[in-house]
Amino acid sequence: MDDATARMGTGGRRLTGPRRAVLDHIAASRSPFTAEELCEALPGIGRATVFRTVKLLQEMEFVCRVPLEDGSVRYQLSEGEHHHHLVCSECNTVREFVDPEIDGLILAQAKSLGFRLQSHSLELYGRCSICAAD
Amino acid sequence: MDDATARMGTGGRRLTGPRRAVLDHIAASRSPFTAEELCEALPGIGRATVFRTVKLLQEMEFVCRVPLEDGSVRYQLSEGEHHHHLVCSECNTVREFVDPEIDGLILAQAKSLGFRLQSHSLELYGRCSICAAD
DNA sequence: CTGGGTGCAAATAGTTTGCACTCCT
DNA sequence: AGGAGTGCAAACTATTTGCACCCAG
Repeated sequence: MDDATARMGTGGRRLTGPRRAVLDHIAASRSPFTAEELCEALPGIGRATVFRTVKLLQEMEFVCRVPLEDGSVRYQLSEGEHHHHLVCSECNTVREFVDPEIDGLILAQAKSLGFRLQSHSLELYGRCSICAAD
Repeated sequence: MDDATARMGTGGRRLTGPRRAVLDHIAASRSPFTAEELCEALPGIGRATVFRTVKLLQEMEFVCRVPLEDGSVRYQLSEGEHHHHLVCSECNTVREFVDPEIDGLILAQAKSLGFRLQSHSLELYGRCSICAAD
């Protein structure tokens, strides 16, 4: 995440106070968040700036968008590039995972239907090992 | 879809004029739609009714929610129960497909991570065979 | 005739934008 | 100094809700 802080000041971009505050908060809490929650946690920083920064972080792939089952959206510090999500419906944690075998089958399926695949998204919903143990 | 019309009048539900109009329009156009488009296509039917009917149809599994790459949402006449989507980013058509092999791998992956899977969603984005042919 | 359904308008949620001002680099 | 970034408020987009009225069963 320091990586994020460093790269934030490059490429014509500027590492400003508000941006640093957003980055710090995301890094500190480590759990998925909504734009609204960020705004509440960071009073003194304008809504627009929060949204603009989150969007920027998404483009920089430091943060990823996690669509929930009910259609709402959370964001989460991203660990790697292409990955999928396991979303716990009880404690709301989001775990990333990578599975080349699944990706391969997806590509094969797309090909067999004559579809030129550009991207795909896969989200698993259920209960994480901790919550499943009641 | 006549099936939908029939079942609409069961279980305490009522088959009303507006609902019939919505069903007819969806069946006739056969392409993915937004709530907004439905409203425009059916003037004289209130927004609220359109939204309420679409939600109802989703619960009845006659229509399914299709999340697009940009985060927006469209709806589509549903062919079967559990399935995935191929979304063409050029002509916006949505094609359903089923792949037990992928589903199996997804379940296995979830299990191996101690996750109790409840559901999952998979969307493929790219260009359909027609659009890919330039 | 009665409870589910409807339309309207207002309310809500989530996100974006215009603009004057600020402050990194 | 100068342009990227910011805060605010207003504008938007998408959807929901309260409520009086209506109509299918």
